Amino acid sequence: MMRSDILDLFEKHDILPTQQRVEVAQILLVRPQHLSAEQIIDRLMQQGSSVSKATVYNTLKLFGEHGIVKEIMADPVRKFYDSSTLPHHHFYNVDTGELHDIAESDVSIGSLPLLPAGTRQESVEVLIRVRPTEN
Amino acid sequence: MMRSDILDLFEKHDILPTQQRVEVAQILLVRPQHLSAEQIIDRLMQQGSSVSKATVYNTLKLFGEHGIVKEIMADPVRKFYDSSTLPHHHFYNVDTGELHDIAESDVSIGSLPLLPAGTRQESVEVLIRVRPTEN
DNA sequence: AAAACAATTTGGAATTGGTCTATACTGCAG
DNA sequence: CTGCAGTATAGACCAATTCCAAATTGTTTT
Ligand SMILES: [Mn+2]
Ligand SMILES: [Mn+2]
Ligand SMILES: [Zn+2]
Ligand SMILES: [Zn+2]
Repeated sequence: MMRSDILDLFEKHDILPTQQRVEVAQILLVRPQHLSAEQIIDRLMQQGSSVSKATVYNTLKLFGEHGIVKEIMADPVRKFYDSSTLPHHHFYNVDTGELHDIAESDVSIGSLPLLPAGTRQESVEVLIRVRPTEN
Repeated sequence: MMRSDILDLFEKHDILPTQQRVEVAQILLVRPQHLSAEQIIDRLMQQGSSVSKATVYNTLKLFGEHGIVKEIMADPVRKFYDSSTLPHHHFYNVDTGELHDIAESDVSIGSLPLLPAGTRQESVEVLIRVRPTEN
């Protein structure tokens, strides 16, 4: 995803394309990946740009609300932000903390139980926890 | 699960049955449930017992390492400790933060993808995010 | 029993990811 | 210009969890 795509995406969602939002998007949305807020802040620093922590969090939250990124909670200590928003699943390496995608089509879920009364389903996510083979 | 069961369980796992560990176990392991560390601390307080916060966390971590309880990360801000350790799945109500069990047999997972090289599978968990129907 | 030792518990400080707040900046409409 | 809405910012704040060094408990040695 390149700059013009990002601007189009923002326009489609009525998101004002501020300098800071574009910069965050250019880091996160370039490829399918899973970054924590801090990783994004670090990369911004590295490239000399100084977007504030508060703005990064505001922006990620905004993107999340518009479904432009997906929040992933696999690690107990931090959220990851996923640039792939289509339904899919994940491997989570509990040792390294790495996340890897699993295509939705690679997991077939047969039946699903009835939802609790008064609720509607928002997502179904499969998380396969793995750890390095010891030996 | 009653007191003697807890003591047996501890013995099986070579866990020294200290006063504090037994008290924590008696709160969490009595029934299938999902409690946060703070909920456990609150209940200890209520019943007059004063186990320190540090010990509660130490104990929950110990139980987790022995597979006596399972840590669940569905809520971004806190862990939940699940007294059911057999494989099963969850509904997570994103509005209320409540977790509800889904029997393993209620979800049939067909195929699973190849694991990343050099890793072994630890668990497969399905999390169905739900929210109250608005209207 | 006293001393030594290991395991556990403890209060409180420290850490950490994230949010809040009050102020400042930006771009535009009147 | 001036006013206003929307944003950005630094830094204070917060809540969950971990860390630490000292105190307690229980168990061996002398
Ligand atoms: Mn992904
Ligand atoms: Mn459960
Ligand atoms: Zn949108
Ligand atoms: Zn064990």
